[in-house]
Amino acid sequence: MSGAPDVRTRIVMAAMELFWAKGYNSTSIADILSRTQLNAGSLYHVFPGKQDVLIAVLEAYRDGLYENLVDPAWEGVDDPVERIFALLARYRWLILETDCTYGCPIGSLALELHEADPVVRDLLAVNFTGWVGAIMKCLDAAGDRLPTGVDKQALAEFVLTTMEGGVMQARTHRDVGYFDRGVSALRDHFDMLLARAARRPETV
Amino acid sequence: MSGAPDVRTRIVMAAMELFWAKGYNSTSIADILSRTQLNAGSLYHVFPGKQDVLIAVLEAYRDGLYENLVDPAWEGVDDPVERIFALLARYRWLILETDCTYGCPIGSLALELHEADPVVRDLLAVNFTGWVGAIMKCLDAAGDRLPTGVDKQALAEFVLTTMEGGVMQARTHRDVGYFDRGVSALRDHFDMLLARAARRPETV
DNA sequence: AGCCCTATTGAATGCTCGTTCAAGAACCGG
DNA sequence: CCGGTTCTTGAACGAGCATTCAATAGGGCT
Repeated sequence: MSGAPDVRTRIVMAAMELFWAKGYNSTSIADILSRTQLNAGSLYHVFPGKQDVLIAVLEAYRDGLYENLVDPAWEGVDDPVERIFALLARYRWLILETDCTYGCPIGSLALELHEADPVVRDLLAVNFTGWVGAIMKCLDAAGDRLPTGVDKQALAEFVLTTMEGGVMQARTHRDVGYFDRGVSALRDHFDMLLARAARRPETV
Repeated sequence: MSGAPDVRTRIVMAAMELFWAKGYNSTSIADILSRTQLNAGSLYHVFPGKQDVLIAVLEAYRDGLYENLVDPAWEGVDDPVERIFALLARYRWLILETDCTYGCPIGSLALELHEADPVVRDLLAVNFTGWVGAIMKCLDAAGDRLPTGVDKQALAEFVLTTMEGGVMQARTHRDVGYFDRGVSALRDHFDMLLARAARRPETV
């Protein structure tokens, strides 16, 4: 179908991997050039500067959220609540695959870039919003299995919090257990909410 | 009582602020020197290199956990469960004080340092462990107000997860609301646990 | 005062970084 | 095959970085 990827795409793909593996500041333009087998001029012909590469990377994460992350995680899982934990299971797999060195690319960049350009910060926020939006779809689909008084937005953000906190601790301790216990606590939280809704279905 | 702080202490204090404000990689030795009004030789007389400054900073956080963070937060709060939320309230205050740019120094360093020296990683882990240990004291003091089957270690780590995730999202969106909703979800979690224990006090 | 050890000075070093740009190659419509 | 545009080359540049070190100052002891 499509031929060899163009220069821009090659740069973005290489930068995604490098920023994820080493962080933004610790990734040099030279790193990107050597991985893509390009010369400096080619990169600067496509991007005005390093920060624009970062922006393209964040846009790629935003645009590929479902294709690269959510849809594969949800494949074969129909129950909306289980979809939430299927997404978390995908992160567990990533942690194991990287010998507990995995870090969420967005979360790591969000904490690394202390004085980020507004454009960059907006893209970080948009990535979080997209992720939370995917969880929101599940919560909406769960309908009245959740108590009517529950703040679904807060709950969806809480799922992201659980993922980010679990990933952070698992990596720092080099032990998936920290991620697993976080997910388990979240599971208890959902179980209690679902039980409460089942107990008194019409109460606020 | 004590006179002017010695060179080592001045460096560590300046580095704590700078690493927190700009991150480790983005803080130069020159930054530390200009803030402390020292010369390069004085710093290298005390520390072999930049990483050793980081190690001293992490040791200072570890050793000052109660004095600088926990004890002030718990002052006037006796109920063990409320102490947990008093600690979180202190982070909320820090977020507001910094116009929603606050980042947990340990969490930020943990995500920034991708290929950290084992000594550094251990110190990051120890800082997390100390924080979780403070929460564990509360959970132990809560005694049978919590259901007997609850994994207290997991629950204490979950409190840290809530703090880190809330701080991360609040800073990215520049909005305390993200932190507040996370704490509120954790409050619901505790309320449900406490209610369950009160309902059937002797059940596992 | 003389001595020794510790502490400080600050210029110099070598390296890496992001970025530039003049020169040349490749491509394409006519 | 020409003329113009787009893309690529890779050396060069200046700034900033962590680190070094010979020279100098200070402080305590006899």
